[in-house]
Amino acid sequence: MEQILPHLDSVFSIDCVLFGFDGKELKILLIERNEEPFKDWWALPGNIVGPDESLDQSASRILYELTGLRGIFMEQYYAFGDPHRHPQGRVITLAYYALIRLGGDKELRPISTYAKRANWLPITDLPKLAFDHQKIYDKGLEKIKRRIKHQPIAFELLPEKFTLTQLQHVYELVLEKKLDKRNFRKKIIGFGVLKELDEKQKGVSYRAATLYRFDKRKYAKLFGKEISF
Amino acid sequence: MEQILPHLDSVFSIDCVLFGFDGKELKILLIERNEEPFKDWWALPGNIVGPDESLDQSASRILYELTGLRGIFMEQYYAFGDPHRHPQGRVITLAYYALIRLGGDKELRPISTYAKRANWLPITDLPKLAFDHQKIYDKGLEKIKRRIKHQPIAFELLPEKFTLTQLQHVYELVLEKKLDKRNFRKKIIGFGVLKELDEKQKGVSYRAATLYRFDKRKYAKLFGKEISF
DNA sequence: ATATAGTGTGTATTTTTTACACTAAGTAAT
DNA sequence: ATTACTTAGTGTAAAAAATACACACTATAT
Repeated sequence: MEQILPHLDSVFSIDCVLFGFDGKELKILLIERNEEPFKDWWALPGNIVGPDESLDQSASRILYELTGLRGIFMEQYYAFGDPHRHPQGRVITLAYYALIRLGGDKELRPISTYAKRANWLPITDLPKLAFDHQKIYDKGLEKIKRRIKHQPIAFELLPEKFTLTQLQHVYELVLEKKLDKRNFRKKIIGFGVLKELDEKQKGVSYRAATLYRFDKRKYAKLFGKEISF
Repeated sequence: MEQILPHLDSVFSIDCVLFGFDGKELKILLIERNEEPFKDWWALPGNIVGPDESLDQSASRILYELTGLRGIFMEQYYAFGDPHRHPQGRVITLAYYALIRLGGDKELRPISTYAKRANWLPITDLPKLAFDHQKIYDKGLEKIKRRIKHQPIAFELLPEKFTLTQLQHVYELVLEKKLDKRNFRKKIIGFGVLKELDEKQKGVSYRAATLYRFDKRKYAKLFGKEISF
């Protein structure tokens, strides 16, 4: 980082914390940088906002370029603009988080053109991050912890059909605490946004659980109203 | 707005919704624009972020230039970046809200150099706003409604010493609903962030109410924990 | 002294949250 | 077919929190 780098006069970028859930762990997608500064460091995926893109569009594009996915739930959560956060000049960045179901049908293989490689890494064991990305990540995790308590976003991390145990598992991972099974079910069913299906889980070597689907119409009614975990 | 205006290539600005409370009403500070575009329209105060300013610093500066106040509680809440939100070019703006006690000792006379005039206008009767400022304001109000429910920020709108009735009044105005006096007191005192003073309200033509002060130390402990109204 | 206007207080009821443990169902191995 | 194993699925009692509700007190103004 001692070498001479071009100076960026003033740039506006977006950085994304892509949370993925594979049924077991919460992971985020990180890229290994191929350029100075912070060459060989892991970093959050991000890019400069294009002249004709809205902010949400830009975030979606970054996600698409990296994962090939569209239509993913994303939300901006904080702008980071310390004058010295980027060694090459003034870069103000807006952070987004996304919630992604991993490993359903096809393996989600990140395609990255602008980095050495990209990997889904479990949040319990993250490497040191470039720039102020640790701070950005921390704030992102904090954000989804709050959000999941008050709005039904946990579904975004699950396949279309899921069991109540899987759903509970997501809550436990994000909130970092154990929940009581009976109370959890009482509460989540009480919200009335789940539709019980006539279908059972398959391929498990024990009693198969009932599958549920998330009911978008009821969800729309609930949205805005405060729920609480 | 049909005249030829200089084109802004790409600008990053901050706009502020300054909420003020004068003991009776919630108001916001608006400026009347003196320049195209939107000449003579009312707008939220805002400015371009300087090259060596952090975002918070920039917001504080805008507030200071307009009101002469420092040390006011401000928080960023949303970035607006529609490519066409500004007719002269790409202007991405980060919105802040601030909470200000009005009309205590001295009248708060806004000083505005870059506008025809500035005024505190009651939120119940706002004029049409320039650009997408109505949207920015709406989202700001929504934000403080949520915030006041979960974190003790209502104090920021009140003088240092205040009565419980005044505090309740703030909650009622922001949440736009009536609250029960006894239950309100039970709850707010239960949080343990208020210190009862040996002092009474003055200058009222009825039984004077006990004054309270906000206890910063206890507040610090509570902060982060979720409270709920 | 009287009228006025807001202060300050307690309890019973309902609702919500929490804590807690066993049987049922399906699979796998023998 | 029996058994062992693993997770699914269910109810109730106790505690805590939220709500609904009304009147006596006190300072001031006339």
